[in-house]
Amino acid sequence: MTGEQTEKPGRKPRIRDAEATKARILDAAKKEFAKNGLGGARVDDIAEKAKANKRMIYHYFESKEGLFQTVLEDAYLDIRSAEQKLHLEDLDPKAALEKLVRFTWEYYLKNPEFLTLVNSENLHRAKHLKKSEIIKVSSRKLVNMVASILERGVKAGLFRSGVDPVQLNITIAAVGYYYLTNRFTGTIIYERDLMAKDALEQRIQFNIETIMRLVTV
Amino acid sequence: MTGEQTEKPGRKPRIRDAEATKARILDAAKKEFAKNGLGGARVDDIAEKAKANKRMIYHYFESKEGLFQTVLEDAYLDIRSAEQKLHLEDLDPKAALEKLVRFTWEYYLKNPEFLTLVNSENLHRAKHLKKSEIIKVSSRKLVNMVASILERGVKAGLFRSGVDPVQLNITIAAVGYYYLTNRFTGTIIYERDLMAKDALEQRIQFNIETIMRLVTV
DNA sequence: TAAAGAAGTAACTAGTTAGTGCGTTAATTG
DNA sequence: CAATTAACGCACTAACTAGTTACTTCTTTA
Repeated sequence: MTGEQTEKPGRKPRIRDAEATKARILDAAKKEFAKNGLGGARVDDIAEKAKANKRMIYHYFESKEGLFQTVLEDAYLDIRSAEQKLHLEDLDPKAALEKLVRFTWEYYLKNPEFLTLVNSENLHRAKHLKKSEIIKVSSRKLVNMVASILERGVKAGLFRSGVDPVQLNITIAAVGYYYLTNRFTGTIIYERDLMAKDALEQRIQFNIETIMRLVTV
Repeated sequence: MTGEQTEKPGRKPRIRDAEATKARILDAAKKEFAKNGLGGARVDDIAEKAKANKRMIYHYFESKEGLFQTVLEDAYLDIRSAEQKLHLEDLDPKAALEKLVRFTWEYYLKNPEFLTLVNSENLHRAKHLKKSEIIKVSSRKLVNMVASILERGVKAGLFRSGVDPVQLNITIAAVGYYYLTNRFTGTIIYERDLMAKDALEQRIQFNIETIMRLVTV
């Protein structure tokens, strides 16, 4: 009676979809790596959360580190792509710079996993990111965009000259990143709820002020 | 000749020394936790590096997390203590602020373990630091010091009023911390050796400029 | 439609890891 | 000097963990 094809009432039909499974694994992995770091993440937990078999992880990503690398690369590509969609070149220099500062802040706020992934990667001395050429290319675009905003600002007599676009880029990231990645220790050290709605509002205003004063003549 | 016991010439110094063993464990643990994070650190490796038996770690610190907590607390106490030794109250507002920016940068540069420990603690939502009252007290002193510098600067007509000392404190830390903790990914993203001597020199100048422009009238 | 191949699974392995039980040895004290 | 206390070490374990083997089930296509 083994050849019986009639489906049992409680049995779900097994749907096969490689892309969907891959995506579920990547999504679960992103959360797990962000929550526990590369070392603390558990492959079994990722498989369970993704509703996939652990074997599939090794089938699609070769190893735990291979999975981490893909997660990290995707995360960088996502923020770089979102930055390009801002079309800062269509705005006047001041508005463009403010929009970038605001965007960076809001992206970190809405995607806290990005911060933890980057921290984790730095703990491992960027060994995974080193292998990625596409990340370099897409980052170059961002630096060029900031350089262009600065140039236009100088020409318009709004910004002082001599500001290094790389340093500016780093600083725009820094004032948001540090506040948010260290929000837990920060809340204790400064005895203030750094994640309260008005605290966040105050911080983004402070960051805009910081960057604007930095470039203004 | 006061403390001189009846020590025989050829005799080795004390083989048993609880304080020395504790100190060796803490030192080894700091390095191991900084290098691999709390999750990635190995208790066996710490014991080996400390030239102590693993049993001693559990004897003195109860658990891996107990050891981490002590390491973290010591790290915070060290930077807070160093900050107090700057005697910023003896300097004029501008010099005091610049000295603090420079000190913060140099402390991070010389003590990169501090950055990784703080990152690790934030990955764990500050569960260890939460338990420490002494950290809050010593941090309060720093915030008060910055508040006092700001006040003196405003009175002297050098600084604008309305700058939140907590936000300023956070920003002073941010511009150094982000650059250094993300030096590995940063070197790839910005295609520039961020740790080259002239790059470091350029960054500290940029940071001073950023903070000074932020508070100046 | 049959065969190939891709998607998916359960159970396993070999190595690792935090934490301990219990005995030994050095220093202190009555 | 004996008794006590504290420092120290060996060897173990129970649980965990990345990665694999060997298999079944579904989908595509010649």
